[in-house]
Amino acid sequence: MELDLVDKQLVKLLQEDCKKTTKHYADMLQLSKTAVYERIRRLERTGVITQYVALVDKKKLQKDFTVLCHIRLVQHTKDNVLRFEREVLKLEEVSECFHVGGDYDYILKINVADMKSYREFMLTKLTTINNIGNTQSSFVISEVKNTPSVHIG
Amino acid sequence: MELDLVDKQLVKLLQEDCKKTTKHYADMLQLSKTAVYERIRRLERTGVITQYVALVDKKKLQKDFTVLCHIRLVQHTKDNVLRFEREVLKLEEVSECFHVGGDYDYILKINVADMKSYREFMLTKLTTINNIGNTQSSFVISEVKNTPSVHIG
DNA sequence: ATAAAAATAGAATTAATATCTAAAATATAA
DNA sequence: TTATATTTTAGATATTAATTCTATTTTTAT
Repeated sequence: MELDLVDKQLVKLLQEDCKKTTKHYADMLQLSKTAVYERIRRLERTGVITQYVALVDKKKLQKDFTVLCHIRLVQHTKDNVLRFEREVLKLEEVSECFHVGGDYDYILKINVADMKSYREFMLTKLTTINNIGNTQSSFVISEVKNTPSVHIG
Repeated sequence: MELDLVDKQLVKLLQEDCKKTTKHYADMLQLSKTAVYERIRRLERTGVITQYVALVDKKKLQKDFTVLCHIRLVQHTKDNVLRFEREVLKLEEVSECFHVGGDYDYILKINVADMKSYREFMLTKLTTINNIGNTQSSFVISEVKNTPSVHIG
C-alpha cells in the first residue's frame, strides 16, 4: 500500500493523539470528514495502524524505575532461544525485549517501582530463567522525550 | 491518587485498546457506562493516562530496521549533556533516548528502513552532534512482543 | 449510628461516527 | 486526446456512542 503525503500527515497526527474527532483531523488537513474517515479506515484495514492505546504515567503506576538489562545466554540453540523468549514475555516487568547481535544476546527494558523491586525482580524472576549467562544492568537516569511523542508500534 | 483494582483493570484494558466503547469496558468490568466514564475521566484528569495514541506497523512505514545505539560522551558537563539531548531529540530516527549509568552514557533506540539508511543516519546526522565519544550499535535481530501489548508511556 | 461525600445506575441530551448518494478528481484504455 | 472506469471527496442523513443530569446506593468519616 502506498501512502501519500496526506496519509503520512494523518498517521503522525494519530500517533500524537488518536482521540480527536474526525472533524478535527479534517480541519488540520483541509479535507472533509468523510475523506479523513475513509483514509483512517484504509490505514486500519491495510495494517498501517495496528492498535490504538492509552499511554500512562509510569510514576503514577509506580513503575518509574527503568533499567536496560543486557543478557548473554549460555547456549544459543533454537530451543534455548525460544524458551528464553517465552519465559521473558511472562514477566510483566519486561516492557520491551530485543534479540540483538553484538556483545550481548538480549536487551530488555524493565520497568519497576524502585531499586529494591529491581533486585527482587532479578533474584526471584529473571535469573530463575534457565540458560542465562551473565547480565549487565544499565540503570536509566532519565528518559529524554520529545513532546508530543510519536510512538512507534 | 489511589488506584483501586477496577482502575488498574480499566487502565490495562485501555493500554491494549483505547477505542472500544464505554459500554464495552463497562461490560468487561461489570459496571455501568457512567461508572466507567467517570473513572476514565478521573484517570485522565489526575494524569494517570497521559495520551491516547495510534501505533503503526514499522514495516509498513519502512522503519523496520531497529538499532540500540550505545553512546559515550567525551565531556559530561551539564551544558554538554543538555546540548546532546537537545540535538538528539531533533532526529526523527530516534524513537527512544535513555540517559544511563554504567558502561555508556546514552542508549538510543533508532528506527530506520535498512542498514544503508542506518549508515547514512550515523554519518550525516548522529555523529555530527558534538561531544560524542564512541558508539556501539546493537542491531536488533527480532523484537519479542506479547499480544496484545501493554505499552508503558 | 448518622451525616457527608463519593460512586453508581439509568434516562435524557448532545455530539460523534458511520452510511449513503452524488459530484469531482484521477487514472486507464481506446 | 477523448471517453470510460475507478477512486476520492463532499455534503446530507441515519445510527451509534459520548456526555450530562438526576436519583439512588455505597462508602467514608465522625
